[in-house]
Amino acid sequence: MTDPLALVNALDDAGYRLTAPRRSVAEIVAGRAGHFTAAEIAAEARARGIHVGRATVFRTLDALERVEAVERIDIPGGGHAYVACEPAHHHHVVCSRCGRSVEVEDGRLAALVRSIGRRTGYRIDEHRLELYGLCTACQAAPEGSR
Amino acid sequence: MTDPLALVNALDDAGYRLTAPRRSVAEIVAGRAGHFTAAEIAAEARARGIHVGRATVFRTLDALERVEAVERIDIPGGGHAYVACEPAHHHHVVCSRCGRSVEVEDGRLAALVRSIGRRTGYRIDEHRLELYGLCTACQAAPEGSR
DNA sequence: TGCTAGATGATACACAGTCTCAGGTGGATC
DNA sequence: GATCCACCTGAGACTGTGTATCATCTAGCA
Ligand SMILES: [Zn+2]
Ligand SMILES: [Zn+2]
Ligand SMILES: [Zn+2]
Ligand SMILES: [Zn+2]
Repeated sequence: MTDPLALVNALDDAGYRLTAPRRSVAEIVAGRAGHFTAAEIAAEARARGIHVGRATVFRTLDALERVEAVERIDIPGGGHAYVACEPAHHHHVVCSRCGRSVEVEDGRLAALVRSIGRRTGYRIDEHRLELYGLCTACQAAPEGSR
Repeated sequence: MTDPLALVNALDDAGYRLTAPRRSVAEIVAGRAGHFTAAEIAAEARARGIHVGRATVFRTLDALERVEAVERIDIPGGGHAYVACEPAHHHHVVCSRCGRSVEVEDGRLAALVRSIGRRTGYRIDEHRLELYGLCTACQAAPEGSR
């Protein structure tokens, strides 16, 4: 749950035009607690009776990512999802049942990455760490329930 | 560059049948230095005049992954690739120019992951760390060259 | 109130990956 | 070696994600 305005402003500040479709996508994105896929956003828009082209959803999520208001992560199994989140570099712990995600700071990982670079001789430009498991709520919930 | 026999044996040990298509895929996979995609394997088979259905390439890579002879990684930008590698849990440093990859041990990361689990309350079941950069050879090579 | 670069949606497209199903084959058994 | 069947295969259809194209529209500025 984020402030829709924060997303819209981020786009504005970066020089993107504030159009109706972008506002709609921003609002839907802001209303999401965990991660979400492009398809989910498109579906919710449709369900709410808002008409936004599929391509525009992708383009807007792209823009939001470039503005660092949203981050794209890889789902185990092969898909992709987005999470609304803070601009500083960090990583996510994603609940594999309900999708709720928490951000974790990079801190000690940065040091680890540097040391790997030193050891392997690679100049490491990019790294991605993603953690999957069960959030506290889902651990407490009975096995089969959804 | 791996021993094709190691891959074939891994399948055999796990109870998979040793068929001609599987041997072919194993051989092509074994001949690869860095990472590779399913499409690349299919293309190389075709180029060599070996007939292997596209579906079978996917199925065999799947089997090889299940047997832990190969690992599937996420490429920045959205695709997927595989790397032939050791069965123990570890991660990869992948050269974003030439694709050559090096394995790095999990070691200190495991501890970091545990501490993240403790801090967030999540029961972390799975984690993926992928590192991208330039290998020593590609750092040395002139800027635009391939 | 124009004007125009930038944005939109429809549609077509490219591509990865999965599924189905009729036919083929490894390898165990005799 | 011949038999047999569970497992495997290739062809091709299908699904889903993401991108490209292009005629049309519009935000934001003068
Ligand atoms: Zn984030
Ligand atoms: Zn959960
Ligand atoms: Zn590996
Ligand atoms: Zn390289």
